[in-house]
Amino acid sequence: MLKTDQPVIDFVNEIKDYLPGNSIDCVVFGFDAQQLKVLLLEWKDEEAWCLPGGFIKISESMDDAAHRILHQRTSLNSIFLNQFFTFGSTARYGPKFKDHIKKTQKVLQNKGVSDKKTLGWIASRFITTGYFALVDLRKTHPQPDFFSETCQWIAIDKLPELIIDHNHIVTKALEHLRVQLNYLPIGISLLPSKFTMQDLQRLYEAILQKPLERSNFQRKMLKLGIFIRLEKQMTGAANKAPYLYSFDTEKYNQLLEKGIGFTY
Amino acid sequence: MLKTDQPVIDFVNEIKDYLPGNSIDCVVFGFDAQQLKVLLLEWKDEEAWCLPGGFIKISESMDDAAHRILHQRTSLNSIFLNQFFTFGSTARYGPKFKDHIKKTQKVLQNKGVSDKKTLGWIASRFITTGYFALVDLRKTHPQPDFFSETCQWIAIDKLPELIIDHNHIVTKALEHLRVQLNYLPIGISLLPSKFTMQDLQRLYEAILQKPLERSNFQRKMLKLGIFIRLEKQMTGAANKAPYLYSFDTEKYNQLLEKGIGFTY
DNA sequence: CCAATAGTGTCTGTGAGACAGTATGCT
DNA sequence: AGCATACTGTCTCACAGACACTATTGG
Repeated sequence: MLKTDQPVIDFVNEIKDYLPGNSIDCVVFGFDAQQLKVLLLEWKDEEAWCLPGGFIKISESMDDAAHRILHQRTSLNSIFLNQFFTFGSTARYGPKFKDHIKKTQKVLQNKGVSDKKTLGWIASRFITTGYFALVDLRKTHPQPDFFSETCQWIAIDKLPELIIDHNHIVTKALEHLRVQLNYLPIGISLLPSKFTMQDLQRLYEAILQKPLERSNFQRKMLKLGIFIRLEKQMTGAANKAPYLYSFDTEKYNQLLEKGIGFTY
Repeated sequence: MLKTDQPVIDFVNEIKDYLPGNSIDCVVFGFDAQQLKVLLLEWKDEEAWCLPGGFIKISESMDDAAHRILHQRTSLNSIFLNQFFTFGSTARYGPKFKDHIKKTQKVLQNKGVSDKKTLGWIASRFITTGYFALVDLRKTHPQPDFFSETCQWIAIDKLPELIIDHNHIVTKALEHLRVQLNYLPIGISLLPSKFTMQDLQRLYEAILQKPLERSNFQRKMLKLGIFIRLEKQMTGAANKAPYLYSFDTEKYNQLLEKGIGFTY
């Protein structure tokens, strides 16, 4: 076993500290000027993509576990993170799951893990709870785990095929994001501190998957009274320069408590 | 062990067939003319109330488990039943939990169960997933399980103290019911097949916990076009008799797909 | 007749959506 | 000037909320 495999050694040693049969998968949303993106891990050697996830320590709450897991992948500490659904169907354990288990065991064995207990633990039935997070992707430093080669942001409309039911988990998270739109701090969480109304509109359009009318969007948003107008953003283009805005955090939070409550 | 304790024998024998550490608790809502009610179990001998719940078989999905558990308590087969949240905090395992475990073990021991494995299984950390159901309580036949004396409908504003975090689970379910009000078949599920507009209004008022304006409520509801007006209901009182209505199921379902989408 | 509740009509304010008109930055 | 984009104003329609008015039932 190589020195670089210390994380694997830790994982094997720690298995006894985790709840069996329960896992957490995180759908981390970010927004990059035009597109809604999700944080994914790409496996080493094997062709496989998955959501960042992990297990729950016996001494730890599920929420704490989710924060810990996400901190490991993004190095962010104060993350907007909410549970949205628990996936407990038996359909999770079809051929795709068996395939995934083989890959997992192969990776572990390549790293020198031959412990039957560990390999069996991994292969048992898991119920996984989905968490979704909203982050400013400019502030993240994606870190792969020891199963994966890379950890990267992938546009929501160009997702590869993911392991087991992870595509389904992303779909569910996105539905949740849409339904809860009026109660979530999407703007503050997903945008940089200064942004234009066009940026904000593109964010909403990316989430809702439909075009919005520019002038009405601007009027309705500004009417909420949660923005601070800053200097103009000179782009060098031959047109009027848009204003930059930032959020008035206090008013934003006040508003979120009762729900923004308007249509788009 | 008495013959009447067969369910206990089954339970002990079946423990190996259940997923360890995971349970399901159901918040079953019913509406009885004036009040929103929840189905609760009252324990034998011990002073304790709890939600109907159970465990997940290894070969069974969580949704199937929830339906099975609820069928056992209500004898209803086609139930509107949705998962709403998974409770995985460590705060669940405070003094109240320890107290509950003692009571559970006492009941089991009184029934002749001395098997250490069973008693330990019960006492381990559980993550529980909450399901909520909407039923017409006139059609149910509440059945206590072998821990409980009675299974009965309790008004939502007169809940007793429940075991562990079950009060919290009810609160969360109620929040969920309110938020999702426009997307749920509350009327069809909770009311008898024939009802007056006043019945429907009282149901909404019970859920939203606020009075609604009579004439506007009626106008908005009828405008949805999902009701069939039937004969008048002669009450014998000295006032105009209200019409009875039933739901036009097809139109109701069409409408629910896009959400009712109005304010109350 | 009256009392009580059911059902309908009307008015006002708000806001969404459509779109016209004005302002600005650069070539 | 001309073009492109940003911002503002105006119009219409729909609907929520308040409340007045009519209808019905039985004392």
